[in-house]
Amino acid sequence: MTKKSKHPTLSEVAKKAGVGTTTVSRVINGVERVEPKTMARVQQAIQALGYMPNQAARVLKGHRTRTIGFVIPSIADPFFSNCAEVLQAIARSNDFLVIVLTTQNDSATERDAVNILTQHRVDGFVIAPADSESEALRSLLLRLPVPIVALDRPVAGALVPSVVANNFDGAQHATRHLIKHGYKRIVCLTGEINLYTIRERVRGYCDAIESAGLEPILETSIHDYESAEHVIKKLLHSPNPPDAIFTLKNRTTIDTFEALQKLGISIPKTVALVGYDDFQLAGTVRPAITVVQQPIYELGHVAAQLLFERLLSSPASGGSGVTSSPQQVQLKTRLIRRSSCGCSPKGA
Amino acid sequence: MTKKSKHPTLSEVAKKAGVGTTTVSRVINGVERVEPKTMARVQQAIQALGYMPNQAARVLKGHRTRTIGFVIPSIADPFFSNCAEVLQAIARSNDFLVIVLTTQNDSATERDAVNILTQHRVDGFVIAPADSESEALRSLLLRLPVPIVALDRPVAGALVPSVVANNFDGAQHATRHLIKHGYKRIVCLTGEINLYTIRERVRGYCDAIESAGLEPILETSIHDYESAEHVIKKLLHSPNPPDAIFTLKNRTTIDTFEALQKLGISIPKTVALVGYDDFQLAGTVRPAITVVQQPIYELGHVAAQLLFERLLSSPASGGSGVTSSPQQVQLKTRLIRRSSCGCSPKGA
DNA sequence: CTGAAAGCGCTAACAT
DNA sequence: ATGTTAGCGCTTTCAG
Repeated sequence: MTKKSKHPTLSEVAKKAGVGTTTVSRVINGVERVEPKTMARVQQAIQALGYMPNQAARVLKGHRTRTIGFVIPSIADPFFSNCAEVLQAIARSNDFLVIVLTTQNDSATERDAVNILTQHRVDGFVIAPADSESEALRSLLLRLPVPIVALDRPVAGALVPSVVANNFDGAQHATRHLIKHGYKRIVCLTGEINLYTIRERVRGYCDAIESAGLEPILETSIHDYESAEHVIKKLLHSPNPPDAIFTLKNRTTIDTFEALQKLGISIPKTVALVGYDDFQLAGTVRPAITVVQQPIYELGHVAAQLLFERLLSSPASGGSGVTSSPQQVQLKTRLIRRSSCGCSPKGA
Repeated sequence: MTKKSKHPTLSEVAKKAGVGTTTVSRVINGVERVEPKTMARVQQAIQALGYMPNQAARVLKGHRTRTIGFVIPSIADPFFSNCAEVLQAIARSNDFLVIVLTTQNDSATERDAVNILTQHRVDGFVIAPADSESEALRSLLLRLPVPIVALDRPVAGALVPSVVANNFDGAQHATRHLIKHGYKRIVCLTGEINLYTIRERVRGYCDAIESAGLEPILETSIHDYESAEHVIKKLLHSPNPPDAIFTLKNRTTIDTFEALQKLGISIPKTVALVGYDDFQLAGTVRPAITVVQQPIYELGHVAAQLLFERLLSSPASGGSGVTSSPQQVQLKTRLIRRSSCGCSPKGA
């Protein structure tokens, strides 16, 4: 059995088939004409030896690696794993591979990831920057000789094309919806305030609140269920308790809902709840939770498209991370009205 | 600005530093002694040029690629994305990269994936086989000259080490629990019956049912919410309706729960419900859903360990997919008793 | 301590 | 139509 055997090489195939290496190369790449007879002999040799071309050698000859790097905070996060799914599918349909590296939103880890991928000579990057404002990241990316697309969060300076959702709008819209329902004390539970997306959402919230002449109430200390429960308790027992809660990310929404339920607090009667990010069962729990839904699939899709446009247009391996007019795509979000905001289950 | 510039090479660094290529190679790999002065000059040149070693060239010299392939049905599936997260973390801590390829449980796609990864000369594989019984897959894997670990589903013949959960036990245990509650007509909603995991679970269910002298009722036609609702309706309106439902996978459990809720059927009064696979909010919806919980994190972790044991023990690049005693690790599941089975929310 | 030179497996001129 | 040959960027004897 051919277990421990190393990989056979092209010249071994050539020898076995009694032809030159060029000929073998030709039948593999199917480019130029080869006599049917010779071809058959070569293919037989390939079969017999179980030959598989060594990509490394091709790459060394100046060809691209046909791999792209995907640099994200976490692959366990449904948002990013869904993006990964579509990116992978599109990459594959173009005969490219995806290498995923996670950063936990840590800038140093992120820099390392980019460098590692560069050493592997990936042909392009899709990256969700840990820190959109980072000067270090920007200059690192700008000197890469391959196309890059920022996903979910832009890179400062707008020189890198990016595909992000309109976080400001999403949050503003949700907050206005709460205001229209008549809530006056709407507290915003933020999560990691250092992230671009969260900051944008906070801006949207504050804008809506202030335009309505209300007072913004920001609470940034929630990071898990325990802290959620603690904060909710504190808030609701305060002399001037909130009548609505707006949570800025998936996990926080769920923690908050669970805390509210455990504490026996009625939604939306005692406090209304609107969350950012849709999630499984959001429409099934009671009350069903009103959320801002992000176009996750589309984000991944557009990012992949943008990348491959560049990848496929630069024939050799050139292509630059910078284009004359890097596109900044901003996708719309959608407010899914369910019951937790005070809307009636069926109807307006 | 160094935008479009190609990558500088080692010999360019050498020239700039006024030394030989060997010396540069040495300071990069930090293996042999180099005069501090020379070293400084070289490192300066490296900095100045922004040099990054070309992995392809290293690989060609006979070194490993330090990449592993991860072949799974889908990366959007929380089960696999969580596995990917831990695999990636462990790989990275060993200075390895992970390339993810998805198969949608299609054997042809899977075969292609393995071949693509082989051409890229990955140093190892973690794979969740689309078809555990496939002779083709088995022989394909057995002739690979690199270590392989099967995840979640074994490869027929037990020659490939595998890390799977004890699906039989999990399902048997859950079914017995339902039987203990006194249910007599327990229907099993299966999902993709061609998968190893599902078949094992069906076996466990049938074993428990038959041991109790009951009649197994299998329903294999559910694949989305629509079909779930349809089947539930049909079942509950039949002359001899079930008094309990056992769903064999995550998505099916959720679809079933939603259908039951929409149809206004009381759980567990009218029908009890137990699901395979825990999920977000399973403990929060009303009633909270009793489930068989899989050790997802541990599965990924053990698989990664097994792979790296082999990877790290075969110094050069050898290592075989086959060992004298390929380990077949089977991990325990846990029945999480909540309310949907008839257990009282708090207490036994 | 350092350099020259031989390849790793493949492709692409250039011959034939 | 097919073979010969020169590298791609790097590591690694083998000398100096």
